[in-house]
Parts: sequence; structure tokens; C-alpha cells
Amino acid sequence: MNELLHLKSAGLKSTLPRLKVLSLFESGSDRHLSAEDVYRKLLASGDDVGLATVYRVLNQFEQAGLLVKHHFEGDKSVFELNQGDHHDHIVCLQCGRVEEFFDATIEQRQKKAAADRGFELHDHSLYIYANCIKPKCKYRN
Amino acid sequence: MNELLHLKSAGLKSTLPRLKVLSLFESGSDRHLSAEDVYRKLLASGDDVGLATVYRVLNQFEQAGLLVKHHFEGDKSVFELNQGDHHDHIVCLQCGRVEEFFDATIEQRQKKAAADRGFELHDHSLYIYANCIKPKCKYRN
DNA sequence: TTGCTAATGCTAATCATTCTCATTTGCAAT
DNA sequence: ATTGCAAATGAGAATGATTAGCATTAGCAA
Repeated sequence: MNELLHLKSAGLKSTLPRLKVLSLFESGSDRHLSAEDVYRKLLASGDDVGLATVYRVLNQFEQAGLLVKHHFEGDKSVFELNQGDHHDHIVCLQCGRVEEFFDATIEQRQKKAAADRGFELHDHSLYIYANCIKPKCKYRN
Repeated sequence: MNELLHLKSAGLKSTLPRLKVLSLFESGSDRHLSAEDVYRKLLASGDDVGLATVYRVLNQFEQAGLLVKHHFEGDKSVFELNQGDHHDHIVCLQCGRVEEFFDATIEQRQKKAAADRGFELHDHSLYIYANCIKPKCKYRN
């Protein structure tokens, strides 16, 4: 029911593909999904949604503020549910695991860096590429 | 002569296309160039270098540590001369002007953020997207 | 000067993403 | 419930950046 409200308020019709995609993210085990990921997952669960539609819906959701889009290293972009909390990302170069973090000091200094140089910060993207040192990383031990 | 040394030490033959590309960056008015940019500039100066070669050379130079590659918002990537000093970027959303900056505190906190979560920082990319408030911005006044 | 390997320059191929357009579907007004 | 129509979908073609394949050319060491 919540989804419906979201879609409505975004001026989007409540259609099958859109509901499927949205619930994928809301039920999500993986928070960060590419268009291809979404497409595969839907196919796997027997829901036939065209790839073009997935791309369209994802972008509409981003516009509507339901999702946030990220460009990690490499070509394809990934989306995650927008839960209001801004955060940055650490991506493991080995296993691809993504961890989120927020550092008020970094945010602060960014704003200052921009202001000092005569810019008005609009947005930023910070990705840290690293290696897990935890045993969690599937490519270690 | 300096270029020659660079190429040699990178195990790259000193060829015309490579010298052309390298001097483009070293003489550079624009520090940040895409493959397409390089291609156009070379054509403009009467030097005929194939686009594929430009891409190849750019990547080889990156591997060799002569250039650094960046992915600003959007699709195409840009290269800049590697002068040893790491820095991040502020990109004007209006005019595309790129300003470089370095903030020791931000660097520090990033390392800490990674370490705190069991990662060993390998690399990071930080891009600030902003609007010039200086009259410099060609899309203002 | 010769010879061989690496480099170049085309063009065709890839990959992610977007566009086109004919067909279908949500939904508001009968 | 039924109808009508704009909005949404699906399939495949088109795009744009980047890379691969291969025949030709050019550094450079002997």
C-alpha cells in the first residue's frame, strides 16, 4: 500500500512492472542493483518484464526520488532505495561487497572546499575502493 | 627529451602518435581531456592519428602512470597528466569547468572510515558537482 | 640496410543504455 | 460493468563510447 502512495505522489501509474521493481528493492537482500540485476531477478521469479522497461522504470524512480543512482568504477550504474539518509560507499575490489558510511566531517569539508573556490555545492559522489580484510570477503580464505 | 625518458621507462616505443598525445597534455591549456578531445585536437593541428590509437595510447599512459583517468558524471572518461600530486575535483554543472583541490582532513577521514569497517583503502574517487558563482562561468552573465 | 616485433589505422564488434513504434493496460468518466 | 484514451510496455533497432581483429607500417637493434 505504501508503494502505491509513492507511485501516485510521483505521478506514476501503478503498473505491474513498476510494483515488481519497487518491491524488489524494498524486500531487498541486495541494496545495490544494476538494471541488468533487476532484469535477471524478475525473470528468475517468473515475472516477465522487458529490459527496456526496467531501464525506464529505474530512471523514473530516480527522478521521483524513490531510488538513487550510483556509478561505481566500471561502466554500469547501480540503484538503491532512497531512504532519505545520504551516505557514501566503500566498494571491495575483490568481492564487490558494498558498505555504506557517513562522515559529517567529510561532508562539512566538501562544502567548505566548494565555497572557498567560489562554487555552490550541488551534489557529490564519493566512492572508496578497498580490500576487505574481514573473512567475510568471499575472495579471501 | 623528457617525454622520451618517460616512454622508455614505461617500456613503450617512442612513436609519433605517442609523442603527439603526450605533448598535448604537457603543453596543455586544458588539463582534462577525453579521448574524443584528444582526437579532435590532433586533427585540428594537422596530426592524423586514428581514434583507436588515441584510446590505446591513453590507456597505456594510464597504465604507465603518466596519466590519470577520471569518470566525471556522464559517460565519457577524461585523462589528465599525472604530476604526482593526488587531488580531487569540483566540476561546474553549468559550464563544465573543472577545479582541483586537496583536503588533508578528507583524505584522513576516508582512510579511517575504511579502516573502521575492516577495509584497507586502495583508492578513492571524489567528485563535487557544483555551480560556479564566479563570473568566470560562461553560462552566467 | 635488414628484419622482426611492436604500433598503427581501419573497420567491425561490444556493451550499456536509449529510442521507436505498434500493442496493451490502468483508470477516469460514463 | 463498459468504454475511451492517454500512458505504459515490449521487442528490436539505434546510439555512443570503447575495444577487438587484422592487414600494413614503422621503430629500433643487429
